[in-house]
Amino acid sequence: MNNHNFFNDVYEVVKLIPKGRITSYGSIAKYLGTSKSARVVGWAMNNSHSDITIPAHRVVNRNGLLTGKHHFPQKKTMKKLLSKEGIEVVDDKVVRFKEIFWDASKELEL
DNA sequence: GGTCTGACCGGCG
DNA sequence: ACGCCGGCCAGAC
Repeated sequence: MNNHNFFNDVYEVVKLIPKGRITSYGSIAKYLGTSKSARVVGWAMNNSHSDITIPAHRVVNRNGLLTGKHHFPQKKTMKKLLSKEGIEVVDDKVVRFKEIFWDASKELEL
C-alpha cells in the first residue's frame, strides 16, 4: 500500500519476533532506517491494541526493562506472557536480556 | 494550526 | 559515571 505508515512497518517487524526472544524499540526503529524514531515505535505499540496479533510484550527498552508493562491490562500480564515463552523476568527486567535479544537489523539483515 | 507529549535512544558536558 | 537535551513521527488539545 502506498500508505507507508511507520506504524504498519513496526507492526510487521514486531510480528516477526521469534518466540522466546525479545528486542528493543531502538532496534526496530534502526531496522526501519530511523534509529532516532524509537519513540514512534513505542507510540505505535500504544496503538497496537488495534492488532492483538502484535506481541508487544516482546518489545522492551534497551535496558531490558519492561517499561511498557503499565500499559497492559494488568501489570503482571507482560511478565506472565514472557514467562510463558521461557523468558525470565525479575524486578520488571528481562534476565539474560543480551542473550535472548533479537536484533532485527542483524537477523532480518536488510 | 501551533504546541506538547509519548511504552525511546544516543550524544555531550 | 551521571544528568540533561535534542531528535524523530504521529496523535490529542
